[in-house]
Amino acid sequence: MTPQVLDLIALRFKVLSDSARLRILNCLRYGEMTVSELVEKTELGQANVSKHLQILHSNGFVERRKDGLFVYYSFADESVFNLCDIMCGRLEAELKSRRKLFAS
Amino acid sequence: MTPQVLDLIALRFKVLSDSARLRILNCLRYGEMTVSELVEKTELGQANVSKHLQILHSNGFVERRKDGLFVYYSFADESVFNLCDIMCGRLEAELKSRRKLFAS
DNA sequence: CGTGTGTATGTCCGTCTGACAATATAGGAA
DNA sequence: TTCCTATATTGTCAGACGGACATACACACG
Repeated sequence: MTPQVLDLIALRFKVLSDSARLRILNCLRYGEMTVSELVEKTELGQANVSKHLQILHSNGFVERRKDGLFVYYSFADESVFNLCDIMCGRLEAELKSRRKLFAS
Repeated sequence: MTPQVLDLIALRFKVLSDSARLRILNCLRYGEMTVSELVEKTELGQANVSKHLQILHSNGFVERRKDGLFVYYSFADESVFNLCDIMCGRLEAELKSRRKLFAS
């Protein structure tokens, strides 16, 4: 693990470290969506959704497909789910240990 | 996946989105270390190492063990390795696709 | 007690990031 | 062409983050 590789990994984690981007990814979980649909679902501004989508796209998390006026975004990789699942596991484990503290 | 849970996950990813913290975690990969040792290995300032360690500790990534003057830090959970491994897999896949682009 | 060492904390500053608004671009319809 | 819609881009501003430095705290030793 060279420092350069760690820098690249840190950049990838940074992409996932934003609540708005996770909400967008969560919306795409079950299929592709247009920007307008994402704006509606996430209740974010249109400009912000576009910006976050560009960040997600340039880092290989989502794919673009243009059809007329609309642009459809979809998942590029399933590994994001694994990452979130592990994080969820960590959260659950922490909640458990907190409950243990309260119980004792 | 409620927005609240996504916020918590984003916070966890944010902890891992810093190069210095990843370097610290990488140093702890094969056993516990004191703050001084981490300062030496990572070539970061002592105050910054302490600050990063506090962030890692308060988010459940590392554990503390005090022995006299020294404080030993170690991994709290192996799941961090899984997270980094998945990210590394993503990086490798991306490099492969780039090479394909150059080859075609 | 005082001194020295290891660790933690507080403060300042430069930098970066996200939200928002305005504007620009692209493409379909009249 | 002109108008309208969907998406992208830009500028600005406020807030957050990391690094450097100084300082405070904890503990061992004489």
